Amino acid sequence: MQPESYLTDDVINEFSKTLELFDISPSDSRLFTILFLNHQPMTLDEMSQTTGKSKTTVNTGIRNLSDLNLVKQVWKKGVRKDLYTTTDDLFQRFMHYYLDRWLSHTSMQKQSLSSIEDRINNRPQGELIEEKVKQMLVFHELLEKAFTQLKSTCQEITHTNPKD
Amino acid sequence: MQPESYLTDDVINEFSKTLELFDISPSDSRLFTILFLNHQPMTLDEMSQTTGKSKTTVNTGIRNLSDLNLVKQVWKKGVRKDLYTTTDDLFQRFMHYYLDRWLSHTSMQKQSLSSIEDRINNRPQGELIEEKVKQMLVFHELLEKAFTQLKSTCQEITHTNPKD
DNA sequence: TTTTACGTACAGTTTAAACTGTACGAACGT
DNA sequence: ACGTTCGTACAGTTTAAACTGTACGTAAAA
Repeated sequence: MQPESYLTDDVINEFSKTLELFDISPSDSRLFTILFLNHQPMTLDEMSQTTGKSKTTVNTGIRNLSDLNLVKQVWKKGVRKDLYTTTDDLFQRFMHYYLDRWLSHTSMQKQSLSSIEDRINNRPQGELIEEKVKQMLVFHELLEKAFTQLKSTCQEITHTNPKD
Repeated sequence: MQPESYLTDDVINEFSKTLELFDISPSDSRLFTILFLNHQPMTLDEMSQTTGKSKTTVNTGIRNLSDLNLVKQVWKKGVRKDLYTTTDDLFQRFMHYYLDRWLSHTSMQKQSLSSIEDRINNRPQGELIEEKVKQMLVFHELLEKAFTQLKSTCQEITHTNPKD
């Protein structure tokens, strides 16, 4: 459990807060940041030591982050342990993960709500709820529009800033 | 604990999922949706009954939602109990709450990181961490750019769709 | 003024999430 | 081949969040 310098610890705390906005757990955010700040890929044992968490916890954390394509495994010959490092194109990766969630969700919701709308229409008596469902549909259409626009904004941005 | 119809229950479940993307707790999302679907303002007791949660729970839930300006209290003469209803302009409200969080956060983070950068520069020996902090700053600048753009997109959208 | 009904503070309970330690199979080193 | 070291599955524990019931202050009703 080697103590980080105060300064490094501040950096970790600050950046983790941002990652939490992407709906990444505080614990996973911290792990990611530590990995990102490290100049070489890290082993599970190293991360366990640095985070002060058990190896099992770190292991599942790494799996979470890998699932989001935010962390990748690397090989280095002569090293037996698994080595992990953060993927590059931070901004692109995070936004991609993020926008994907929003867009796939809104798309699914639009479908669900339409099918509910159909069920309402098939009822003998139209329900008061119908108007509300319509509003929900509009809501999701607006969301979709907004985030689609954001997506293309991000593509423009990363085009001008290819390295982050 | 009057049972909702299956159909209404589906609507509640679906829409709640969307609200959770705005980082609203499942429980609060459900409460909001129920309130939104209701055709009249509701009392704490009614919401308690409909949600199946205790009055205390509903009370704190309503407070949370009020803090986010998603729910408002209304008066109706002759009715002694507090009445609550959802605010209109759903899309605008949610996006506002949401974008505010992102933008105020990124702005604060940029400040924090700059001040950390200064602390690094004042050190006798420049640290390896400096480069990483620079990357983080760029990251936040991109975030700010993206969400600022999204904000103006939303303003355009709500301008063409003033009623949602 | 007394009584009743409402909202909410608070302490305690339940439930879910995060985390740990042991144990075991697979891959490497000898 | 055997012994070691690694990653991870799993059961149990700790910790934090959600939730409940009682109790009390306040304001309306009688």
